[in-house]
Amino acid sequence: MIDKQTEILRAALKLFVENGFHGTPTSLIAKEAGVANGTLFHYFSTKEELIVSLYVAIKKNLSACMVLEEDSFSSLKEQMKYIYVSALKWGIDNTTEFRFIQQFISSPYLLKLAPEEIQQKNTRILQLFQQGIDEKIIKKLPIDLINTLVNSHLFGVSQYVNQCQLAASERDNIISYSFELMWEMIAL
Amino acid sequence: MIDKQTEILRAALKLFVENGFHGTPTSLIAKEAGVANGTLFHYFSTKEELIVSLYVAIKKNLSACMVLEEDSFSSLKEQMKYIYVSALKWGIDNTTEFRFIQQFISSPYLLKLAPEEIQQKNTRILQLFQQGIDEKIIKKLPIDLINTLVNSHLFGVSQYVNQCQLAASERDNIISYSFELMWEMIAL
DNA sequence: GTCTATATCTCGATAGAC
DNA sequence: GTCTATCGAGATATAGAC
Repeated sequence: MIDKQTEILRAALKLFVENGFHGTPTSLIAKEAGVANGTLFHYFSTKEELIVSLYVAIKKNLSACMVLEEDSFSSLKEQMKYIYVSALKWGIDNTTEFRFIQQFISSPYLLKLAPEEIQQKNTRILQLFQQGIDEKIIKKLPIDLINTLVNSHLFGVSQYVNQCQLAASERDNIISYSFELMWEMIAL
Repeated sequence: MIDKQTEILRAALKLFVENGFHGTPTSLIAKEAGVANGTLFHYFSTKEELIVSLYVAIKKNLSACMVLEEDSFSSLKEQMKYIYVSALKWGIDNTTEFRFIQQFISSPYLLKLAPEEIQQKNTRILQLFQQGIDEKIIKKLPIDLINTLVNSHLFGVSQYVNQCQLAASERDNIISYSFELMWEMIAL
């Protein structure tokens, strides 16, 4: 065990996804993490703080995977595909984290986050949408709508792929093809 | 008050969406419903049964809105649009129910449902997808994938419209237009 | 069927030794 | 920082009168 705090977060993630926030007492989290009950409250002053911290940590992790290399000379579509595929692969390779996010954002804990935390940090993708509209590549729609549609799309595909347990090659096919489906939806 | 059982369900829906399953004690539900604590447990033997019953009731309600009149001579696309629009309007006019469904299916309570309950009753829409594929109107993809994509799409649009608080005419525009977006995605 | 009253239990959080 | 021990609050569910 490298770090008890990390270990607590790991245990909490696993148990919350299995049993929900309600169904997971802090005592069980401590046990699963291999630490004492009191130790948990040394790192997180309340259960709620633990839940919210976990969300922030996971979201940070996801954002890190969606960074585009600067000075990229590829086309707008290729840039978007890169980000899309990164996000999708993350959702597929991190099923538990993915399910946690889903659970969290559908719960009232979402409102405990500072509004600035909720708002999309990753404005790079929003910039790309705007650029696409300006260059008449993407349909002229409200940016927020496009963003919502693309996010839902990603959610749907992740869910489908996670359910199906496909082989790696088949999986990559779907990922790639699903981008084209999404693209046909938003492209002019 | 017509029916205490209905009143309990109504109160539970409101409070669960506001405070989550965890944050809503049965005592509060009883109070909000205007009945005694014991009465709640007369109708629902456990809190969990109440939660699951509420989901089933709401799902039934939604399904009822998605029925297509028989003997419809309209085209496949028009039939699908009718169902799509009905579902979307339901999600927009019943924000609370919509949020409850979202919360429920992201929670571990989903697993408490009998598998047959989870599975899509409304196979009419699945039949339409299959028919569309056979007639080479819709892309040849796994039915489950199409279904997942359309569902996510509906979710996304509902969420967007609910957030934006649009005027009625604007709202209808988006509903109609979003169908076309979805159609471009799945149509050949 | 509906109520009041309450039993029983578990959980979140704290206190204090080490 | 980490542990053990425990308090007090509040939860679900029941018992029993009406």
